[in-house]
Amino acid sequence: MNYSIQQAAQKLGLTPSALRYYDKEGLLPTLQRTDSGIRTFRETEIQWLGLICCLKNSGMPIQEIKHFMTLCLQGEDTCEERKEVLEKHKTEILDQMKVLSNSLNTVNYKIEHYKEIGIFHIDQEIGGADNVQSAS
Amino acid sequence: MNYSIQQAAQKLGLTPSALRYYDKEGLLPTLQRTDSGIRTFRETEIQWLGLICCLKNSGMPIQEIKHFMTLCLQGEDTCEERKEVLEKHKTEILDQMKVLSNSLNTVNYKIEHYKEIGIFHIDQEIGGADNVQSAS
DNA sequence: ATAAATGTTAAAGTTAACTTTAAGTCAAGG
DNA sequence: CCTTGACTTAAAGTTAACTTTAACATTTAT
Repeated sequence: MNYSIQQAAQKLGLTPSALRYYDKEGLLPTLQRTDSGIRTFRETEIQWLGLICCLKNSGMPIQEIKHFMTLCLQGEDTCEERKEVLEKHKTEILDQMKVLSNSLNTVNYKIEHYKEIGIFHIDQEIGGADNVQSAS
Repeated sequence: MNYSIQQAAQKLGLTPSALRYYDKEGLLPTLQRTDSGIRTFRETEIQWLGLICCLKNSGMPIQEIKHFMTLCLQGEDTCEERKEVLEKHKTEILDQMKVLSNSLNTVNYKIEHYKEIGIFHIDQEIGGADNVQSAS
C-alpha cells in the first residue's frame, strides 16, 4: 500500500514539509512520483524513514544520514564503512546517555535536597552533586 | 579564589564568549565586576555555572534556566515551584534516555546484522528493529 | 614607556532543521 | 464547469545558542 505525503507524515509523526525537506536533502532517493509529480511513499520509504527518525532522534545530523544512505545505495562494497558509521554513532549515543545520567544524578540530588532540608538559598542551589567535567 | 573570564571558561570547558552570552541573558546576576568593568568569577559563580552546564547539557533551554535562577533569587517562597521545575526536567531527561535507548537497540541490531549476514542492500538496511512511534 | 595580551561592548553572522509564504498545478465532487 | 482541498516549487523566515567582528579600554610584561 502507498501513502500520500500527508499520510506518510502522520504515520511517522512528522510534517509534510519535513518530508519534503528530507527529500530535497537527498535522504529519499528511491521515492517515486506520479506522472504529475506527486510523491508516493511505499512501505520501503516508510521503513527507511523510520531508520532516519531513529538516527536523527539520537543526534545524527541530516548530512551524515545522507552519507549513510549514499553508502547503502552503492552496494556491498561499502559494508565496512557503513558498519563503522554505525559503530561511531553507537559510541555517541553512549556518550549522550552518560551525560544524561550524570545530569539525572544531579537533578535527583537537588530534588532530594528540597524534600529533606527545605531551605533554598542560591547558595544551597549551587552546591550539591558535581556535574562539571573540568578541562584542566 | 577568583577567576578571570578565561580561567572560568577553561575550568568549565566553555568559551569566554559563551560566558558573556550567559551573563547577557541574565544567568549570572550575582557576578561581580572590578571598578574598570572586568568580570570576576568567584567559587559561587563557578558552581552555579556547573549547574547551568548540567541543565543545559541535558536539554534545558537557556530561558528556562534563567527562570530557575530567578526563582532562586526570590527566596524560600519559590521552593515548591523550583522543585516542580526540577521534577519536570527529570521526566524530560528520562524521556530522552528512553529515546536513546531505543535508538541504541536499533543500531545494535543493525551492527549485529552486518556481522552475521554480510549482505547489505538498502532493503536490508531499512528492515530490522522498529524505532518509529506511530502517531495514529 | 610601550607593546602585547586580555578585557569590554554592540551588532552582525553562523548553523541546523525545519516552517512559512507565495504562486501555481492537479484531482474529485456537486 | 468550477470550487475545494491536496499537492508542487523556490525562496525567504525562524529559532537557539552561540561566535565573530570591530572598535576601544585596561592590564601586564619588558
